[in-house]
Amino acid sequence: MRKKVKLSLIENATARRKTFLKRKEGLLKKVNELVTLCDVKACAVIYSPYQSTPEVWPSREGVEEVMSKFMECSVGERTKNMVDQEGFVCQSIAQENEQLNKLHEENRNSQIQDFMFGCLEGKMDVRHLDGRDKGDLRSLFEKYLSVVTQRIEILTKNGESSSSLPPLIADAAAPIDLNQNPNVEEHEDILSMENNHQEPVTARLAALTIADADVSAPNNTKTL
Amino acid sequence: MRKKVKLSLIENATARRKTFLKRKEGLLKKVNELVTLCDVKACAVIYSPYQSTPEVWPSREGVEEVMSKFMECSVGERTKNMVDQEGFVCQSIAQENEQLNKLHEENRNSQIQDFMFGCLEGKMDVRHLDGRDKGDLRSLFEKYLSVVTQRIEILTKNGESSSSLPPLIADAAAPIDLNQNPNVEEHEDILSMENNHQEPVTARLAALTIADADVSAPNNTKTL
DNA sequence: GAACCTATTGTTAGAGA
DNA sequence: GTCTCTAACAATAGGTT
Repeated sequence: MRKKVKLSLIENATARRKTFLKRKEGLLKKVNELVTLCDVKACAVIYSPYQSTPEVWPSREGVEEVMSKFMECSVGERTKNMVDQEGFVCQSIAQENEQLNKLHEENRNSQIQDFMFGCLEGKMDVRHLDGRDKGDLRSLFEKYLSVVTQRIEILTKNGESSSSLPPLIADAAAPIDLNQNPNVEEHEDILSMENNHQEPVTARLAALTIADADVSAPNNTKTL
Repeated sequence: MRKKVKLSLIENATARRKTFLKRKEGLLKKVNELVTLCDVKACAVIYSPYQSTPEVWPSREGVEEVMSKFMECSVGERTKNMVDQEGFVCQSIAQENEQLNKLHEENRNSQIQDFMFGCLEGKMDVRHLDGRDKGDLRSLFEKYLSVVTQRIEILTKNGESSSSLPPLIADAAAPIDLNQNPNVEEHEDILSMENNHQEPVTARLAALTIADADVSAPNNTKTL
């Protein structure tokens, strides 16, 4: 039903007016809440084509009071601690890009992990991988192997107390570093695999897994 | 986990500061969205104890521009179309009271209806009712009876085409007028009944009901 | 239009690192 | 204190009347 709004001028004048009225309400409410909850002085002025005079909050006197504080500052002072629209937008974009890169990284890591488990099941064809993929896959294999080896040692020494076993698979957020364009489509094209690894990997790994049933690789692919 | 915040000063200074920072972010985002989506000029100034200089949006120049529009108006003009904090709060309270009264009314109507169906099943004791309850119950009975009579006539004339039957029960939002304090607890105390009327009321009513199975009185009690 | 409704998206309180 | 997470709550886009 409801679409995710795109942050740009609403073309339809009727819808624009409607949105304006709704959001103005919401905005004033938010200002009121901020002032009430946090004991700060704030004001808002909205100069719209829908009314001849600007709409202000919390009152004419209130606006003038807050504004006079503002006007008292020198221009240099004013510029400090100030958010301007361009800066605000740039900052927002930067934040979103950062978030996007993080997701790309997590996705790539999940994919490499999926692929690794696929290989352990003999389902994968490594020949299609490019150099970087192979490198990342190899290093993940090595990391995984060392953890598995550790677990074997621990379990061999004292069969019962499986309390302090290192986790079998690491969090996708951290391990391998990469930051190029690994999206889901590409994943499915290049690797042509299913996200379905519920079966134990090998008899050996399955045995190791009894302590914390964690070998199956979940589909961790994330989107914004 | 999360409590519904009460709109009053946050006592804990740490929490207050934290909330301030979060909500300031949110507020500036909202201002940006309003301006972008609706093509209006707006500014916000926040003068907090956390920063020596006021925080403004969209920019010093932007604020001055919008403010100059505001200052141009005569004081009389300014007062027009203006929301001040007290007015805003009063308006909010009025709206909430209106909503509350509406809910009271709906609840009372639902209760009278429940009671009526209870009576039809012979489960209720009418002696505990006060004058107003009896009056409302009587008028609802009469309304219901007239609808039932209509339905009997329609069904007697042409047994098949049950298309344009009037609805058996009216919407709780409209019918009886009353606006005093009928809440759920009182309902249960005074009337001592269950909200459970799934069984057909009488053989006759049950027969009439086949067309649209609507005789059972749902529990419509609402809260804010 | 304005007023209401509700599925959906957006904001944020509280907890944890 | 700052950053992150997420369930819970609030705002609201797009309908309907």
